[in-house]
Amino acid sequence: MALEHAILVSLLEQPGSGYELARRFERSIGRFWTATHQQIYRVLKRMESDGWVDSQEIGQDGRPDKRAYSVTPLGRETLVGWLREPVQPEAVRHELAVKIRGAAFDDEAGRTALITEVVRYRAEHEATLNRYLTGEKRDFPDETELDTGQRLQHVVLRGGIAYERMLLDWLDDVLDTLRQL
Amino acid sequence: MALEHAILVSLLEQPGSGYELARRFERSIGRFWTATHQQIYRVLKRMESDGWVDSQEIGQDGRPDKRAYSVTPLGRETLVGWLREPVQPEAVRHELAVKIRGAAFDDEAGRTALITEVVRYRAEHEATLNRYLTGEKRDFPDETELDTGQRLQHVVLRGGIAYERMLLDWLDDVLDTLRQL
DNA sequence: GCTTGTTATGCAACGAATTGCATAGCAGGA
DNA sequence: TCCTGCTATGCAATTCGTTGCATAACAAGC
Repeated sequence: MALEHAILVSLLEQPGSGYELARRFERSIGRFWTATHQQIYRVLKRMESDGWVDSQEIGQDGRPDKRAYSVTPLGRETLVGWLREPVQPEAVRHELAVKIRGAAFDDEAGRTALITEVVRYRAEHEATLNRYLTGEKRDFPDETELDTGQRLQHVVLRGGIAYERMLLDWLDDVLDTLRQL
Repeated sequence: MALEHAILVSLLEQPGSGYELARRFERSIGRFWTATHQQIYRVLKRMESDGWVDSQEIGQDGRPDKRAYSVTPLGRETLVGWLREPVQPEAVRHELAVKIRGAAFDDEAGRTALITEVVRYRAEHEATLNRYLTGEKRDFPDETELDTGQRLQHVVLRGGIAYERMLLDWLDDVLDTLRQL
């Protein structure tokens, strides 16, 4: 898997500039694929030279021109080809889990500090969950009126919601465990 | 966060060679931090030159010598320092979510292929959950008799179990959604 | 009038990760 | 006997990701 495919999906949902894509990666798409604006600009150029996207310069008065990208038929074929490949196993990187196991080699004070940090981390994810729930109400109020794309976006969002809920429950378990040591 | 810290935790739990670490990353530690043998060898060398670990050559007849690493006091201090830093936000990379949203731009045949792939993916994660549950019974049969390190390992494993259960439920939701399109 | 923030793009440098390949001996099965 | 697979380590090349910085114009608040 590469960033290219996430960009193709995002541009098919809605064409836009590199900057707009970077915003979307911070919000929606970034829930399951993160990227900085540097990566996005670099990859967009390569994709254009490969003929997966094309662009047109849009002059704007008062601010720099922007370059609006949209997916070419070749880009769409490339995406469809990738969609039909098997899903690769994920590369998991869960820093908090490493720290929890590491806490066995720290002292009382270190474990107290970890509890404080877990509480902070939990509050962050509670806020994330609330953002998801607000977005769900706003964007998907009535399931029967959604088109295919929206139904698929909704089921992915439900995955994010389920993940955050699971995480909050687990963090409560972690806090209980740390406090009982 | 860097690979270094995961290696320090693993070597503190049990000293070993680069190869053994690579095995562990495939099994236990790899549940929340993946690494290949190449990364591990490279990082171990840097860690040794920084004085975080030391090693001794162990001659073995019939097969290549192995180099057994263990954590130095400096390495342990380094780990403790890192443990007390705030947890960084995770870089999420969830390929399947991208493919599901991408399915809006594929045809009937593509969505059928995706259903097949999700079923395969689900079976993989069901197997993972069963491995975790078997390991839990084997390694943590009686919570009251566990030491601090084991309790912490157990709560991390419970996180893995909760994640896999959440994922299976969500994949059922995904399958329902795809089949109703 | 000054600072901060937002839109919009990009270069350069560095460090990390991945992929392919190589060595080397032994064990076990077809 | 040959092939595959496992233990055990490592080089080299390439690609990917991150960080710092730079430009440029405007809007809003102090």
